[in-house]
Amino acid sequence: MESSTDPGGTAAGDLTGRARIRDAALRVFAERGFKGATVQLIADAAGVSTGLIRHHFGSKEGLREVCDAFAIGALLDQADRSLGDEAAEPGFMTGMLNESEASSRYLARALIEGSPAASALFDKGTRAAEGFLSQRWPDRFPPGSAAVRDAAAVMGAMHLGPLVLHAHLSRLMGADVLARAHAARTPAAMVAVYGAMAEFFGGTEGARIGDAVTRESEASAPDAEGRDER
Amino acid sequence: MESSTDPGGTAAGDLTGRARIRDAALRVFAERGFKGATVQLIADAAGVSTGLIRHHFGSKEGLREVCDAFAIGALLDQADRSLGDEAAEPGFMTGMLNESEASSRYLARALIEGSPAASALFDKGTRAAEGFLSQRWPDRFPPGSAAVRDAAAVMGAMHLGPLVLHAHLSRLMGADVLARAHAARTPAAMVAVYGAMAEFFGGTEGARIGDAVTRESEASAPDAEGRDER
DNA sequence: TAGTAAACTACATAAGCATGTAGCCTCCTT
DNA sequence: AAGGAGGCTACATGCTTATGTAGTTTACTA
Repeated sequence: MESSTDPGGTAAGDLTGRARIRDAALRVFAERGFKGATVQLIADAAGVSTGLIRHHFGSKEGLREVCDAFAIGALLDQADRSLGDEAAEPGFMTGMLNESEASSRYLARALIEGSPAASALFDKGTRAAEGFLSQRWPDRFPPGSAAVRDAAAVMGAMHLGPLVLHAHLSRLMGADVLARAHAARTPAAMVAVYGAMAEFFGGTEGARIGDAVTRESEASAPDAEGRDER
Repeated sequence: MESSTDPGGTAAGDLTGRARIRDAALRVFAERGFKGATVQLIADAAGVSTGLIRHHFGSKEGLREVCDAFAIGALLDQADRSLGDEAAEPGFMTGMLNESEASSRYLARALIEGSPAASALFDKGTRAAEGFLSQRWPDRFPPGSAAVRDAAAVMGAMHLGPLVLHAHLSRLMGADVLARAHAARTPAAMVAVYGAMAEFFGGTEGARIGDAVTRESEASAPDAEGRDER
């Protein structure tokens, strides 16, 4: 069993067979999804036989679980190493994924297909957002309220959007946005968007639209405030 | 060949076999992805035999193409009907999907797995955002510049994030956010998030972080301004 | 150096699945 | 009422794919 920090890096071909399979699986699962990835494809990518995959991981599902644990481990390692929970504040959930590129791509896919690690990632981001919001604006986002729960979850989704939609982003931006060399462009653009939207909702037109949307929501769920079902 | 407006609704069981298959496929593709959806599953959901699917659509791939065309058609119909391109302004790309729930769920999946319709949707949102940004702040987002291209694409991804991540959103918000009854909560939460982030980036702490992120991006790509490669 | 355990491969097996075929049923036309 | 076309089904076929088995190589240990 190897440490999730993986000293020695995940790049070269001088890895143990097990690790090479895991890295290949991360890539292939990310590119084609779990169903779309065949063990033959993964074996080829790793330069091994399909039998070896079974030998080390028991089954395709077993391999997926190891990938899951590895990806979330790599991510949390890095979250701790860089900035603690502070990191999750604005849009830097994306930046948080900066280092472990392979894990990021895998988690982008897992967030859609569903996995414990992906749910943990989303929950972590949302919890951080919840703290961020209700600490700074306790009046608008009272701790534990439905308002902060909704806002934090949506904020999490907005910040993970560029990750899960990286293919479209890359297509329109003309570069692989998850590649190390271009990883900074997305957070920068997010800040620009926030800056613009700040002014928009500060102006009369934006305020009008914002009020309309809020009112519509309250109309369709008049008892939403302070609700705590489940 | 039926009109994409589908008068008579898509709800009841009094539909033509072809339409029932299409609706079932929309659901099953959305839930399990293209690979995960078997034609048997779709046939069962539609209450027909697998042979009928082949009869009407030729192949699973053919069925997918019809679903694609139907979903994007339903969407564009509604976009026109409601507010023209104005709709894509803030986060209402999500609201835009309000009506055609089945198509929304399908497109959420298609945005990840890749399809012409999904790309068209993303492009449309991004184009609208580009107009929105460069019309209001021509200095900050000069038309055709790399800055506006990046910001618009990221804005599109942020606004589609809640759609593609609806499963996580629903899990944390305790309700199916794509269901008609709760469709208003997400846009309302987005407005709340924008309001909060507006103040954050207006304050000293937020400005500092925003500047740092922007500077980091410019450092790694000093010639990004005015570039127009494709 | 002999032995052995694990890493690893080639090939076999069987299940799942999309696609293909032959024909029945229903309704519409005349 | 005869006829035919298209909606529709049951069953067959063959490929893809995960899993299973038997055996070989590698490398460490005693």
